[in-house]
Amino acid sequence: MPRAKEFDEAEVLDQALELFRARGFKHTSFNDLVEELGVSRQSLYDTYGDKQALYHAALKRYLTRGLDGMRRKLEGDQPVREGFAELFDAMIEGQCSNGSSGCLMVNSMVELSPHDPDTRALAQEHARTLEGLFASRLSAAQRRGDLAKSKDPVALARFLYHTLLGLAVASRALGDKESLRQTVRLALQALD
Amino acid sequence: MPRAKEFDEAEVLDQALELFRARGFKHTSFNDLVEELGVSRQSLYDTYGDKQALYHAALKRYLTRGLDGMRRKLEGDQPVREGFAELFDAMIEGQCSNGSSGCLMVNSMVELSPHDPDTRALAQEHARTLEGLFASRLSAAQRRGDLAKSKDPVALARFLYHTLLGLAVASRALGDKESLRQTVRLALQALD
DNA sequence: ACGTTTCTGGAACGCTCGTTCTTCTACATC
DNA sequence: GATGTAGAAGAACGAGCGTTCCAGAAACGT
Repeated sequence: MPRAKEFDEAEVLDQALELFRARGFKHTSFNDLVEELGVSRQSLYDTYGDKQALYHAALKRYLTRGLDGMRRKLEGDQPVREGFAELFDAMIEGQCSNGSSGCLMVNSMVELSPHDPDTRALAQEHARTLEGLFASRLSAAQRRGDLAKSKDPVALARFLYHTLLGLAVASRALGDKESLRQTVRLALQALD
Repeated sequence: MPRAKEFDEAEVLDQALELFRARGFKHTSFNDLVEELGVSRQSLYDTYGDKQALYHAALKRYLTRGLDGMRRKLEGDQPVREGFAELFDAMIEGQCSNGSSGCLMVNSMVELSPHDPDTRALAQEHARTLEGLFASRLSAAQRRGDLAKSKDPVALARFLYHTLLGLAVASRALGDKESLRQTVRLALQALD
């Protein structure tokens, strides 16, 4: 039987994720990964495949974790407005605090989407999923009288999703939390 | 006296700009530039300096040109809402049509801002300038009764700027013009 | 026509990249 | 304890990077 791994596969993946998130794909060399993860080159290749596979594994992990978090914020029977407020706040907190790394999906959309079909497909699927999630919660709110019937849930969902993208960029490059919170407040007025 | 340049300095800069915009800084090699601009390596170095200097020159050119365009859209005495609608429409058109390259400033914010102080400074200055421009037009609109006095022009300006960032990302990675236009419509309701 | 200057094309440099190979060590099972 | 698997450390590889150097051609002012 094989010798046991001396590192936690998921934990190291998370560390790689943070590196990629902070520096991007191209700006993170394999040497960086080896040095900062404390795992040997060979082990990284054996465990995750090449650099691109490692990146995509990290991205997928990031997406499912983020999606779970968002679902949780929206699932209670609180007013939709509060749910989205919490969601946006958590997102601002998570993206500004970590050394202003922004959102790995948004970073990937900008850096890789145009010339990496896999990333592009992942981005489009994620967009659809997120817009779908938002729209379904908005529709539910409409049914229970928490949102005016005159609103278009799909359009609103898209709008909120696009706002999310903008905040991710601003948090990475400008990093002024207070401005972002102000924008969230204004964006959520679209629900009133 | 020296031999005259055989290429138009500004025109080649524009071509470089488009390459950088489509592929990003790291993903555009100097060989790419030499081959696709049709200018010899040496001439590029002599004229613009190294790769980074060329990138920054292109970015600055892009920024001033974009800023001029925006000022023009907002300067008439039409209702602010229409001014911003035109501005956003032009932006969607310009960023989706060009092979979905997005906005060079936004791309730079994501790819370079975190580890290039010059780009970061440029991004922050650009954000301030744009927010300032938006806010001043909104204030003017308030004075002539075109915008409710209850609105906060600065907060609104930030909101619109953040929306712009989001649209740039979406146009680069998703590229569905109709969704973007829908979002613009919703965002502009913040002025009502 | 000359000489100077810049152009062009391509070879060359040193470096870093992602990836593979090699050698050796550590452990769990038989 | 022998065996087999997978671990770690690092040398090695070819390719590509940004950049510089060089030789020859081309255009201008004198």
